[in-house]
Amino acid sequence: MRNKATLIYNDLLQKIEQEVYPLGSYLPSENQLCELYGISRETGRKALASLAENGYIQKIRGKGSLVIEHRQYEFPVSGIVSYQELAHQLGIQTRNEVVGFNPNAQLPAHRFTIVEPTVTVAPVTAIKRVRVINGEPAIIDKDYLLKSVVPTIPKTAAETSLYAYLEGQLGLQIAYATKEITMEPANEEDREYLQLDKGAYMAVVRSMTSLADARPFQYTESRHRADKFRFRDFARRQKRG
Amino acid sequence: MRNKATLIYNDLLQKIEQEVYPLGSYLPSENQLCELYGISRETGRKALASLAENGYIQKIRGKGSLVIEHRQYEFPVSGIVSYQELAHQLGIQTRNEVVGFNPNAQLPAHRFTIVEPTVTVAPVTAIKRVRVINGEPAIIDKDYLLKSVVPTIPKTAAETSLYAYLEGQLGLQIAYATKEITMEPANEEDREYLQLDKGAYMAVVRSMTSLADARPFQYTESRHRADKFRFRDFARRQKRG
DNA sequence: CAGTGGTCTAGACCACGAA
DNA sequence: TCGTGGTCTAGACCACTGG
Repeated sequence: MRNKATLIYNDLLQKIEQEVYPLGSYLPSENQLCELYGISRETGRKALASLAENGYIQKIRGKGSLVIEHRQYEFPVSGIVSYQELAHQLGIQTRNEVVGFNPNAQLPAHRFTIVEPTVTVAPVTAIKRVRVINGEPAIIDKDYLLKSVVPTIPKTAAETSLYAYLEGQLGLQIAYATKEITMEPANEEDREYLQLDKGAYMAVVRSMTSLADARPFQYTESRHRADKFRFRDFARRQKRG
Repeated sequence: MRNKATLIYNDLLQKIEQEVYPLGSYLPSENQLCELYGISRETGRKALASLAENGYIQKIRGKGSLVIEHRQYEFPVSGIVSYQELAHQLGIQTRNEVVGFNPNAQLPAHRFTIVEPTVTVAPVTAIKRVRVINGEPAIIDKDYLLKSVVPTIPKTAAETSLYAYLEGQLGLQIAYATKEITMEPANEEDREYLQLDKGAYMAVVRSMTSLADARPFQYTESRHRADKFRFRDFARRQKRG
């Protein structure tokens, strides 16, 4: 952990989860946090702002920082948190079958450019995985990773955790992702891998992930059995202009 | 607009959308923002932090604030932005049919309590609306609003914009919402109002909305035709502990 | 009235990128 | 080396809540 605000964020979060600060109670006031942690007020406020942003507290003027019901991750959530991290957090029985691995695939380049594409196709590593939850195949993940960013990927990384390899081994800084959720009829591949009937529906999550230097490097299509899909979100209302 | 950071946020956002700062370009540096707007650096940083949080820019150390592809809202998005606000932003032909209005309904109280419920049911106003997009009925919205917070709702408010009434007329401060997206088979009501075949699927968004003082006051079930549903999101990766 | 959070400032030191 | 963003500080003034 790099900075004081993050340290305090993590400490407060842990204490919320351990119910040192239970639901409906107030965190120590900002001035108290200054003394408790030996920090300035603005630093403490950054930690509180993150907790509020993520739905753990609601700050109420004149009163304090109230602990509110935070969304617990429910499986499967798709996005910027790696599958293995989620499974570990939730203590879920999960298995990971690599059913396709092509280190020399191509993808239309426009997906990976933030302005105008200069070439038409981009070399990628293509990985296809089936996620088995509690013995039942529930998700097909198709990942395409730019070879210009990640030249080689060992198959073992695909079998364990791709993000652990990218961040831990290669030191890449994964920063943000855009994702889109739609509902689509199951295709033949879906029905085969997930053992579904004709007429079944899928929740499809398509996402593009970028590094800290804003280079998009990973395109993912994640296809979920409709009856196993649940997505939870927390949102704050923008201040009106 | 209350504070300088929000003013600057809005100004920069407008200039991004008008391509004064186009995709792939850099915003003025933090020191330049200080001079441009006559503010301190931390104030400008708060504006930039909001832009980054919402996916408009990526801050790169040693370089600057890069304008990146931001998710444009695509219809229908459900959550903390009102339907009418979205429709207006997108310039979409939309109509709103109130097909149910019960000012004396009841809902299990546990939905509205953040700790232990003390009573079993809560008086609510129940509103059922069908959203017609480009002449086609696409969404059924069922809203339940706590009467202890909003005692009376004129039917005209349901016909135009509920949020305009709550915020503009009553001065309520809507602060945050949790939502959950699932996929479910269409029920009889869905098929009737949206003219669907048997076997059709729905995207169902259930959300609980709360005020600035953390009182939950509105429960909504929003049922979307599967083929019209699209949800877009932007997420940043948490700094690892 | 005292305590809470909300905003803003001016300045300091650091880490990173480009030339 | 210089300009960029990243972090942190100490202090100020304001607005709201509650006794």
